[in-house]
Amino acid sequence: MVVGLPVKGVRNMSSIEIRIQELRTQIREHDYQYFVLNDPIISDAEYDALMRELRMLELSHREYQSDDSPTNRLYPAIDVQFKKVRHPQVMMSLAKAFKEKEIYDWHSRLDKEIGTEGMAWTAEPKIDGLAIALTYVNGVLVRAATRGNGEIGEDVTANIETINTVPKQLRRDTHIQVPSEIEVRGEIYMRTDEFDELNDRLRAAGEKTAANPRNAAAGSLRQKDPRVTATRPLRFFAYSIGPVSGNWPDTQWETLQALKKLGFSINDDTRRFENFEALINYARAWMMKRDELPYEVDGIVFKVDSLAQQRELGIVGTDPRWAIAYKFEARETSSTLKNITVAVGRTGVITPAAEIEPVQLSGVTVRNASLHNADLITKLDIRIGDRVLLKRAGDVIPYIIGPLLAARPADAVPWQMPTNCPVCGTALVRPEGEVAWRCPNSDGCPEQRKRRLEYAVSREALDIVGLGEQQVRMLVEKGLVSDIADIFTLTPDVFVDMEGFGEKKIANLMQSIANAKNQPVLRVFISLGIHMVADKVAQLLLQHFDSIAAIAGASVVEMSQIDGIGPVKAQNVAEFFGRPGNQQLLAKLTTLGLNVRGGRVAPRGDSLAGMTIVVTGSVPDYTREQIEALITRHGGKPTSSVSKKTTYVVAGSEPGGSKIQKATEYNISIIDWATFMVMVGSEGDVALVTPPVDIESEPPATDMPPAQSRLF
DNA sequence: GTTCCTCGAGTTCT
DNA sequence: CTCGAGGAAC
Repeated sequence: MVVGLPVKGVRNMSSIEIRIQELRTQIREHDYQYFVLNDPIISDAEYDALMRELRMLELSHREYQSDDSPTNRLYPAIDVQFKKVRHPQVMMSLAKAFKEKEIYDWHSRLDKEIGTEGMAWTAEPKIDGLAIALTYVNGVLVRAATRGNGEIGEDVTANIETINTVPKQLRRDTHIQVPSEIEVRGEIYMRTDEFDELNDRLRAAGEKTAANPRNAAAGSLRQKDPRVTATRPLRFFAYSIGPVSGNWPDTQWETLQALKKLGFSINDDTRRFENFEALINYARAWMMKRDELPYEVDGIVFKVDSLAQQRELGIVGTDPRWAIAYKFEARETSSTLKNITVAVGRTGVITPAAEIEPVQLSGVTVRNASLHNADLITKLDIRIGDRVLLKRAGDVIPYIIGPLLAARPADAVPWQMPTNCPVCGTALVRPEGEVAWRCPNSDGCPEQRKRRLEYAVSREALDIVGLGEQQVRMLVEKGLVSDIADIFTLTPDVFVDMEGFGEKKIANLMQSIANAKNQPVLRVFISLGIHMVADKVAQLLLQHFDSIAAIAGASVVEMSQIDGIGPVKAQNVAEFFGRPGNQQLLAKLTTLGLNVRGGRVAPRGDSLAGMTIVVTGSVPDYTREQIEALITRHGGKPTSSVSKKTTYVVAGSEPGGSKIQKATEYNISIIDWATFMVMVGSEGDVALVTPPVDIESEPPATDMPPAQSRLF
C-alpha cells in the first residue's frame, strides 16, 4: 500500500512537480465536469491517459505523492474503525406526509405561523440512500459521518474518500469564497442500473448480494477495507449544510447552487416555487416520473426556501416545521412470515408460497407472496417467523427479497419441503438436475387434473369465458366433469340450482362453450396441457405435422428434427400420447367436432419482416395477445425478453423497467405505440393487401431510428 | 463444453 | 415479472 508523504511549505518547484500539480488540477476539473455537470469535455480515453501519466509520475517520484491526489482515491491507506462521532449540529428527521391533503395542511400551518405571502419553496427528490455529513476545513475533507440517530453517527471518512462524487477538496470558484469550515450534508446512494451490475458481479463471485440499492449503499459504506468500498458504485448528492463559517447565502436554493460551485453533485430535478399550486403539480408529475429515474426515489422533500424564515419557524419535537417529506407509496416493505404452504400445479410442480402478515405495499394489501422453489428458500435462508423484505415485481406480483436477519426471532424455524403430495399423498420426486419437486401422479392426482382443466379453459387455450377456477373446481367436485371433452357435453340443466348461476349466466356459458368448439387447432392442442408445449412449440409442431393425430403418431426422432424442438421436448410429447387416456381424449375431442387439424395463419403484410419485437407496458384498445398476433401477421416475430437480437422494443404506458434497461444496454431502439402503428400501417390489423410472404426470405433494408444516446 | 436466446410455468390482488 | 431449463450457436 502506498503511503503519501505530506509536502508542506512553499519552495521552488521542479518541472516534474509542476506537471504533477497541473495534472491533478486538470483531473479534478474533469471530475467536476463529468460527475457534477454530467457533461464531460474530454473522452474517457483522454481522461484515462491523464490519470495514467499522473500515476506514473507519482510512482517514479515518491516525494511528490500526496494524500489528496486524485490517484489516491482508490487506495486510501487508512484502517477503518467506524468511531462514533457526535454531530456538532443535530441531523434532524423530517415530518412525513402521505396524502396531498397533508401537504396543504402543512401550507396552512406555515400560513398561520408566519404567513405565506411572498414565501418560496424548494422541492427536492428524496433519494433512497443514506444521509451523510461531510466536514471540510480549509477546503479539505477531514471527516465524513453517517447520520446515525441524528446526534451520534459513525466516522466513515476512509470509505467516503473512495467515492468519486465526493470532492476531497472543495473546488475553487471565482463566484464564491470557500468557507474555512463547512459541513455539507447529503445522500449517499447507488443508481439502480449500477446496483444491478454490482449484484451480478457479487453473484458471479459467489458473494452475498444486496437486497436493494439502499442496503447495498449502506453495506458498501460499512466495509472494513476501503478498497472494497472503492469498487462499489456509490454516488453522492448534496442537499444542505450544517455549521458553516463566514458568509453563506440565506436561501436553500442558493445553498444548492453554492454547493454545486464548490464541486458537489446536486439533484438536477430540484426546483424552486413561488406558487404553492405549482409545487403540488410538481409533486403529481413526480409520482408519474418515478419509474424513469436511474435511482430509487421514495418521496419529495419540500422546504421553505428562506433560511431566515426557517429559523423563524423553528422545530417541533424532532422535526423542523419548515420542511416536510411527501412520501410515495412504499414499493418495498417488511412483514412477518407466518407460514409457508405449498401448491400443486398442473404439471405436478410443488410451489411454496409465503403466507405473511397482511401489509400495504404499493397500494394494495399483500397477504401472500411467491417463493418459486425450495432451493430459493434455503439459499435466502428464510425461516417461518422471520421478518421478511417484500417487493412487488414490476409493481404487481409480490415476492420476498430476503429475511431481515437482524430482526430474526429466536424461535424462527427453517422450513422443509414436504415429502408427500399435500393433495394425493404420493411421494414427491425431484427429477435429476431439476430444482422443482414434483408429484409424479399426473393422471391420478385430483389437484393436477383440476389445474389442467383450468388451464384448458383459460384465455391462452380454449378461452371459455365464464369458466374460471371456482367453476372448474365445482364441476369436478360434483363429478360432472373429469376431462376437457366432458365440458362439451354439459347441458344447461346441470347448472340450474347451482350456486352462482342464474339463467343469464348459464346461457352465456353455454354460448361460450359452443364458441370454444370452433377454436383453431392451435388452441385445442395447447389445451391438452402437455408439459413444455405452449404457444410457440405447439405452433412448430402443427406446422410440421398439420394435425394433432399426426403429432400423436410421430416418433421422438421425427419431432426432434424440427428446429426448436429437441429430444427432451419431443420425449415429453411422445410420453403424453403414450398414455392411453390421452389418446382416448384426443379421439373424444375429434368426435365432438373440435378442430384437430390444419389451419396455418397466413401473414397479412411484411412491414415487420425479419424483425424481432418485444412489447412492454400496455396500450389502449389492444391486449398483449392481440399485439403479438398483429406482429406475427405482419411478418414480425414477437418475443417476451429483450436480447441482442431484438430489433425494437415497443413501449406502452408503464413499461417494464428491466426491459427498457436491457434495451438501453444493448442499444436497441425503443419506440412508442404510435410509431409502431405507423410501421404496421395506420389501419394496423385491417390492412390486408400484400400476399403471404416467404418467411425465409431476406428482410428488406429498413431505416433504423437513431440509436439511444448514452446516459453520460 | 460453454454461452446465449427463448420459451414455459407459476404468481398477486381487485 | 421472474425463474429455470431446453435448444441452438459458437
